Amino acid sequence: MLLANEQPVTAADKTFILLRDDIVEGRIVAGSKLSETELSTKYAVSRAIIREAINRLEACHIVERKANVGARVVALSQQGLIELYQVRESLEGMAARLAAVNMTHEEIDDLMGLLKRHFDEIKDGQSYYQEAGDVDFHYRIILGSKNKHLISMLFDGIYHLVRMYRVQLGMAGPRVTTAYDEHKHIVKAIANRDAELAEMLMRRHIMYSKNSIEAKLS
Amino acid sequence: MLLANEQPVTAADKTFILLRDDIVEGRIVAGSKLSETELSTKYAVSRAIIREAINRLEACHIVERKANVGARVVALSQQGLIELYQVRESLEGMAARLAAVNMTHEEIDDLMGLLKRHFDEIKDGQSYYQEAGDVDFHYRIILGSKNKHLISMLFDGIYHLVRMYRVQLGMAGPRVTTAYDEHKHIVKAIANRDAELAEMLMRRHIMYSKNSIEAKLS
DNA sequence: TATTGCTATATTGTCGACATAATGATGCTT
DNA sequence: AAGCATCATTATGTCGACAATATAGCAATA
Repeated sequence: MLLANEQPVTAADKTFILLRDDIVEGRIVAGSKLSETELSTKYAVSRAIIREAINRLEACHIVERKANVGARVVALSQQGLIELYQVRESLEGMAARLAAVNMTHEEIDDLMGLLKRHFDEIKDGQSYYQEAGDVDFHYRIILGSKNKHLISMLFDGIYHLVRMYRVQLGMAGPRVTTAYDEHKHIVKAIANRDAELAEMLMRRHIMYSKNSIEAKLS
Repeated sequence: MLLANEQPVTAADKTFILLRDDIVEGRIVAGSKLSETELSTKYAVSRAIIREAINRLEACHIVERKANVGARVVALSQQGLIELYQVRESLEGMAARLAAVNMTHEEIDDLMGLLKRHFDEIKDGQSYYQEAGDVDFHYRIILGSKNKHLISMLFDGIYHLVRMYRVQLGMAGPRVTTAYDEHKHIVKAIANRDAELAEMLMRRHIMYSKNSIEAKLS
């Protein structure tokens, strides 16, 4: 699935996305230094383009930069993952709360349809659910919040980092069936326009997910 | 009071801060277009510097940019304010929750001292409390969360926007004494290490603040 | 008169070169 | 031999110029 509706138009846009994906997918290792000149030859653009891309990556917290020294890809740590999920719990909880108020009936119906497709896939034993389906589910609810800041923070910022942890610490894996039930209850709360419950269930859902990942790391 | 410990070293840093403050304080009007050449003469730097500053402002959601067209200062709207406070409620609620767990005893003592000074100032009828004191109070709790993402999102992003709304829609004003009581209870919850209550109280506190501002706008 | 296509202009996007600060090596001093 | 100062090198920061794109104005046509 394609992230947000970001259609790169300028060279800086394209380079930003290329570089970001190379980092998130681990082709550029976490913690490594980003040399502007090196990258400019690698991606065949001028240093100015690379600088703009790096600046944007810094805003996403994917790289850290020190003045007159350079930029490094962030290092992954258990502490970092925990902090990330704390923010996710907070923001996505609020997203679910707002979605319960702001989603249209059609959007809710679509969400239910998505859930049903997931159910069928699970029955058939397909378990690529986690990566694509789970993300898709969360996306719709976040969009359903209709809150620009929330949407941007999660899509442009948090989610790429989450993905980076997922890919590089290698966590496809289970929690599929239980996650499905949690999703179902969240949708039900949203359909009932129960904002309070929707937020609570979403927060629990993300907490469980965090705990599951943490368990694997230990 | 000075925002975070940002000490600009490069020219782009300085220009970024200058430009940001000019926008936040309303010296550059909301919704207006930002011409790169114009700004580069105004701030006496090259266009590259201005471009970098604008890029950073875009990351803060203070300006919006369209490719090959240019950047505009965001427009202020009641809807925008509401969305901003929804995010604030979410993030600062989580910050209070984490602060209840992660703040040291010394930090909590300091926070109590700050609260006491505020109390004395209120008694003396000084009411610059709102601007400086309130911000300071919230800052300490956010820092107390010890969560890098949370801190960065609020300090580098949300707070400048909140300030922009405060300044430009002209809301110094009351809610001082009631806010003081709310602050007191939040600190008490943190001191008792009651994370759940701290979060709830902080969320209510921000909701009340939002309601108060909304009432003024109508 | 409204609309469409072209052109001129102004603004943004991109580039290569120069300025400046950090880093590591080299040699000197104690 | 260890530590410090100096210098060369390398990378980042900054700049002005050129290229590409959007916008406004004008003219021509239906």
